[in-house]
Amino acid sequence: MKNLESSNENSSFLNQLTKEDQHILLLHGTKITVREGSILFFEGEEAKYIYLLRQGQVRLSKMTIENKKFYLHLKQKDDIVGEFSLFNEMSLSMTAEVITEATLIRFDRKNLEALFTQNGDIAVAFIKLFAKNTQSTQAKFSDLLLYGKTGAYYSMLIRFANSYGTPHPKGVRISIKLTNQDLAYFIGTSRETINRMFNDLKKENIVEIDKGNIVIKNIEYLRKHLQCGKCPLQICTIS
Amino acid sequence: MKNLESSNENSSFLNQLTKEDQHILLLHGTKITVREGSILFFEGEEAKYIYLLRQGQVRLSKMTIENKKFYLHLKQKDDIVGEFSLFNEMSLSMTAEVITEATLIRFDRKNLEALFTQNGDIAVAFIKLFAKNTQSTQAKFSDLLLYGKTGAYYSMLIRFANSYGTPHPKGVRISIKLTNQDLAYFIGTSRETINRMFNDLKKENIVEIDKGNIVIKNIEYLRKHLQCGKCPLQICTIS
DNA sequence: TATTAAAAGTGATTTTCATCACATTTATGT
DNA sequence: ACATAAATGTGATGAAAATCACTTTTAATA
Repeated sequence: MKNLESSNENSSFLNQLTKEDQHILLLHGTKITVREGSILFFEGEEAKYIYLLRQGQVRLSKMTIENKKFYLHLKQKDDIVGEFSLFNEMSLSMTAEVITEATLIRFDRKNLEALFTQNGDIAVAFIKLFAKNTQSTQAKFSDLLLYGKTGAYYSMLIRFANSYGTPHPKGVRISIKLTNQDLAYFIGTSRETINRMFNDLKKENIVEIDKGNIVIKNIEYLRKHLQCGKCPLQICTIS
Repeated sequence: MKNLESSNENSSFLNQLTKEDQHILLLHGTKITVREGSILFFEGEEAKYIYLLRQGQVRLSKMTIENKKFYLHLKQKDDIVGEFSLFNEMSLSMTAEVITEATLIRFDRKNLEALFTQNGDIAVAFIKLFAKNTQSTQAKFSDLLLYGKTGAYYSMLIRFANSYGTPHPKGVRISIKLTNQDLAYFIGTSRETINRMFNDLKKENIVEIDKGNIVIKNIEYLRKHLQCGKCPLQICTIS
């Protein structure tokens, strides 16, 4: 957790591969740059590609007709973006929005499936990646459902700290810009509720704001509330 | 959706494989029989095996300290039971309980990983299976979080109908025994709330009870409430 | 830096849901 | 078939959270 860029470095997908396999994989993709605000793909579309995010941020979300939004992931450097539904001919279940200008390697479904069939190591790396994502997502949802809105909020703070945390004299700084509304969309609540929960934590001296970022001064307090401990750190992320 | 056993048949993991690959896979596992009430594995344990369920039912759940239960999946014939965390050396996040006596093929982590590396087709089949499970779980959780308890209940009914539904003169029968308490654990609510929601639906002529099973007479009503439609049917399951 | 827009903060009100308490109905076993 | 247990049904009550309405603060930009 040295800085923003490195927080995802060791556990990343690419680093699970040997240099040679990394090279093989990258040969099968196309490098693209996508600017802020663009949509990589829409919920409901057919899945054509999987992307490896090399730079920037991509947010995955679901939207409903009543204009309710639900943010599921905030992907960063070295995360995979895209659903493996593409191998099943299922439609996409999330929308991918580029939040800060992104560089990505785009992989075509056919290429990738062929590659997996002939290179089991790369396939296994994908399975592992997938396993991690699945566990992470499920753990997040359990928190959201089992511990009420407060628990959901604490869980989210911990996850942001793990994915985007940088050291701060008083604890951990969440080094990305997040409005209360953003956070509300991440846990399916209202911005007012987020605001009230935040101010409660501030009163208890658990968090503070420093130059627009949330600083968690007592992450143990949040952990205790959720009975963290058995949950491995690597899966407690927001990406 | 001809009968209970066949509802999972075409989309099952095993059927994605050629006869030859099926044979190879089965050779790598051990057949076991486990009786009702047994626990296959506990949340927090190290993941050692993955199981292919050939007969019976296995329920996956999470438990919290305050003795709250949360049921996540109800697995049936030809479903995979076990977490792929075993490839990542992460601990298990769910408990697997045998609900009706089960026959399973048990696969050892090492065997399976070796098999994937040398047989890309099997690895790809696993990736596809995984993709399906992940989408299914995420879709379920979004329903739970976005549409309140009523939405969660409707979503659950639809999922049970898809996984365990059999034809009925008036619609679809959910052909397994489920108490209100069971359903409550599946969506994280109280049995009283389930009961009230059920009776509301009964008044509206959407559901009824026939010989102890729920019969959904107007599944479209439930669908509309959740804005189903874009969601592919195969992932709308409870397993 | 003045203006405007966006975000945060907060009380009041309403809705949703959990919990409690108890009655009634339905299953189950000997 | 009767006793007992399990599950269901339902009102009353309270807590949690959504919503509304508005003010204050902070950020963006012309």
